[in-house]
Amino acid sequence: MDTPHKTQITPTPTSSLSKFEDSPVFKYIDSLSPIEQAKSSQTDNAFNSLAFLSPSSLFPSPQINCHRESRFSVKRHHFSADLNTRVLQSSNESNASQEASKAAGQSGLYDEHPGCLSNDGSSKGISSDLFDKQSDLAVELPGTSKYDCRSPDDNLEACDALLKKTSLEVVEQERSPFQRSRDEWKERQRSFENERDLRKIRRIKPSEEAAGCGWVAVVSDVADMLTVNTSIIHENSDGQDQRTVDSGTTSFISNIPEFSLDNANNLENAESGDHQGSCKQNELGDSVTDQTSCILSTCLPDKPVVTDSSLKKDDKGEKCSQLSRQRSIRRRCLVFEKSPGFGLHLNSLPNILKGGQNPPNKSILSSMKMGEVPSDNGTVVIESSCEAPASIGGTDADHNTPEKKRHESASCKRCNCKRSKCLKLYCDCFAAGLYCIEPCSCLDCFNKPIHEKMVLETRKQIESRNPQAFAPKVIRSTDSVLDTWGENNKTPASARHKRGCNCRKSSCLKKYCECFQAGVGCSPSCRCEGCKNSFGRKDGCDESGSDGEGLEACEKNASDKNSHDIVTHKNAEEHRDLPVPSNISRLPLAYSGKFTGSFPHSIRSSSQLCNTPEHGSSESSLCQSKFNSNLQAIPEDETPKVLKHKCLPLILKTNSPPNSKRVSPPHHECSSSTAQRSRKLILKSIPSFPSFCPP
DNA sequence: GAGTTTGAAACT
DNA sequence: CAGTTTCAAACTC
Repeated sequence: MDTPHKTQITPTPTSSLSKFEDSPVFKYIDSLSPIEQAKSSQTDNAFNSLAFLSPSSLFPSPQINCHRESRFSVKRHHFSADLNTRVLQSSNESNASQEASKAAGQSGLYDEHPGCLSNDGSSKGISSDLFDKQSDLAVELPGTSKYDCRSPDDNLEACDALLKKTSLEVVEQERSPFQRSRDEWKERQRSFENERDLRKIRRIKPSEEAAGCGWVAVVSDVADMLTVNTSIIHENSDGQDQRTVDSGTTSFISNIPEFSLDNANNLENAESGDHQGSCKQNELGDSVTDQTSCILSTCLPDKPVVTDSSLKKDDKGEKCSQLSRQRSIRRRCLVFEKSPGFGLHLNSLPNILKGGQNPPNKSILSSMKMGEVPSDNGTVVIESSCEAPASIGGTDADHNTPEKKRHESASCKRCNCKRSKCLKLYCDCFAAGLYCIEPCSCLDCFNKPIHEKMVLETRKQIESRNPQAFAPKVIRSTDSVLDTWGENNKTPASARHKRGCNCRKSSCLKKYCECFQAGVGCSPSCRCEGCKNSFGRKDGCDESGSDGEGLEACEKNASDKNSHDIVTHKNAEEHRDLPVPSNISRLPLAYSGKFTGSFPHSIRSSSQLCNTPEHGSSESSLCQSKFNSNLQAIPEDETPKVLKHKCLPLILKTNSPPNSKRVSPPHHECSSSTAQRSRKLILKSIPSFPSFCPP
């Protein structure tokens, strides 16, 4: 379906190329284009650049636009044309680009793909010639690059400001970094408008863009997705809601990695490595302002984080933070739908709290994961875990970075199994559904991807004995459900250990007690003796009652022994109302788990077993601190009502283990139909508990 | 870091 | 199901 615009612009017949080439404008444009292309193909920021590309100044005239019209347009739109413009002001580069374009023309590429390869050819030829030069330019113009990485909206907005408001201040502010003249800005404005027209056309006729433009394939593959997002951009541009626009754009960008990840684990590793690294740096930059998003991001599988970081790399403003939050939530939701969280039991959460002294880091994001795990009867359990990246087959790139290794060695501890071969529930890694990884100190470990079959069999066997064996140990329920455990059990997050503890000597005041370790109170399910669990006693004695020994003892113990213990305790109290996306239940407070470091590879078999641990390990400590700070920074009142009042009936079908630890099924019933609907939705999006065995 | 304690998991 | 053993983390020194 051709549009008038298309008719006007499209063409690029070979015969007419000579005319274009003769045109000074063409030469100028042509000299610009190659660099971008080459650079884009060369850098990791390709996708990121797509998102931030400022309006191109490459389209000064309809003819030029015409010439650019192609699949390339996608890339060109997004790759900082401004940067090119500025960068290529160098006469040397102009010459080089011209030569390249000539070479391309001589090579016959134009003949093969008149419509597309005019660009492609030039880009290729030039890219090869200018690679080095481009790199140099990139190095020489960091500031420029940074500037250009802003979203198109930013640029558009700037242009609007210039043209509409004619504010000298704005002009100076915008151009100062680039020493650009006002005329250039106006030209940009015009160019961008032309570009927008092209975008419209492009959306209308994607098929024309499908010409096989070799290296552009990557971009082309996402072109469709980009189109959607582009539309968002466009629409928003009209609507002047720059922020929204940018959000959409970034969301798209963020999603690209996920697609890749879903399709290829290898990419996952690569991304977690490269992108995360940059991500970390970025995160550090605005860690304070973006805590919420960080924590949320952290709680999810991660790829998104990668993108976020990338985005942040170029945009450190507040806007970025806000967008990041939005994106985090959005992506998180998507991720959950695709790959639900996998229970951490008590194991995973710990890391979050330990190492709280480390500065907030994005790695947290990476290492944390939050999900809802339905129990047998549909009870929704939220789990939060701090997991290492690497999934099966992954290279665990995160662990390879010096920084991460340093963190791991310093504060990360994994399993230390000596005799169980890490194939029993004794092994925290195995129990958490994760593969052991290098940092583990286990001996004769079979809990590795190479022994996947054995792992799966073992798991299956264990599950046959106790279907709940790999289920989350800590159940988070609503306040209403809490009553079933005892009104006095005002434990963090109103969570409870599913099976309860069996402590006899620790009085449930030490981490020997799984309830205490998880930061939850004991419940009637517990068979503990002399329970003094400060998070809530089995007998329902109010902590603040006559006998305050529990709490005191607990805190004393914590303060005397491990400062982080007390932190855990406090966090358990303070974090019970962590705001989360509406489709994500609140975190349980089971973060005083056993792991002190990031988690090992998740045992994610073809059965989709699990979570998608993806992140770097080293950050667990950072993760913890950030997690803590984030949680603490979030007032309880800010918890969305939908979460606070979400009614999640806790009906535990218990297949008691041999010891038959009691699990008291709460008799709570949801009186709210709304709540029930909510629950259904949640369950709908959450697969059954992960299993080593395919469904 | 070695040894002890503890309670969950596994076994009988 | 109860008792015992095994196990690894938590804890102590």
